Amino acid sequence: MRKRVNALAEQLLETLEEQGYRSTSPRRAVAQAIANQENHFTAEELREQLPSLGRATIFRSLKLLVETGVVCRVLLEDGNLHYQLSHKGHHHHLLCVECGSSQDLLGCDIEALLQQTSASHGFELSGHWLEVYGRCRPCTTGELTAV
Amino acid sequence: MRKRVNALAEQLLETLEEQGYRSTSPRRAVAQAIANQENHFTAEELREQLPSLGRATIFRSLKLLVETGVVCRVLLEDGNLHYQLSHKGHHHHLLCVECGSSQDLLGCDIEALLQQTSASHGFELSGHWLEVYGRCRPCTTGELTAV
DNA sequence: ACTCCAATAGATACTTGGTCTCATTAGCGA
DNA sequence: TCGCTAATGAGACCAAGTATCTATTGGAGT
Repeated sequence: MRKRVNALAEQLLETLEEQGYRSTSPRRAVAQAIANQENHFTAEELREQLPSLGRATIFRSLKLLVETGVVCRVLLEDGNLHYQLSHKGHHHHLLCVECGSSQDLLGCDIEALLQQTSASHGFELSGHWLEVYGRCRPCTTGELTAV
Repeated sequence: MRKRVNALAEQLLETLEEQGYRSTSPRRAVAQAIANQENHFTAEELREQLPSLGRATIFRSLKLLVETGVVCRVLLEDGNLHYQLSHKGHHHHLLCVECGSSQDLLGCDIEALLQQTSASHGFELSGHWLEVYGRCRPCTTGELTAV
């Protein structure tokens, strides 16, 4: 378990290094902390877990990770943006309005539909942002969510 | 033209009154300013146009209008939220990445598709947020956009 | 192993978007 | 037109993020 987490953190760092960024100790700490997150998180939450790092450093690292695609931003229903580990590549999120957890929505083929609809508005599609809200299985069946 | 704008502003106020909110002079000013916007806008832009109103008042009015559904929020590609007149009811936006204009996306029937996909993830759908980015017709054809 | 310097970090001020508090004002129903 | 309550405005506060500036450090080159 611990092994896997560290492996994930290393993966984040490697991605940065591939882009020519240095592997510094603050970045390692941020990567590790992100790898430990169970769900989406805010910069502030990260900061609480890394009190020894400067605030700006955390924001800078997050920004880098978002840019390199290993972390993505999730739009909560209330308009707040959180961060989350990303499976690189385009995907969407299913956000549970009850427990707040999120899972990735794979195999959602809305591109074609959007392409068509946009075209009918004379619009040349270049991208989209989709978040889906609802209740996850554990919440609908009344199961306890492990914390 | 001016008539139409005022009519729109009045409509906004009426909606508030229907909900039991008072028709006050600051609210009239905000409604008028919103009716005059050509595109999505920020609270700050509104404030510049209404220097005599308190900042909190503008935010409070905006919040009310969003809650009553006559104004909606648009998510820009960079994650910023702007405000925009809404045609009540659920709809999406086509945002031009070139000129920044937005148009409403009507007749986009993604509900069914989402319903299906979410269900396959054991997810009970309750809502979604979709923004579409691309280039509007004037921008693709190289027409000048009227300012 | 040592040097060097651009990249990075940390501190902190600033910015932006928004909420809270509280004393004052003004809609509007009786 | 009175009186009550909702609403306003000023300004403090808050949250998320960026900018600036000086000190530190990773790691390429030797």
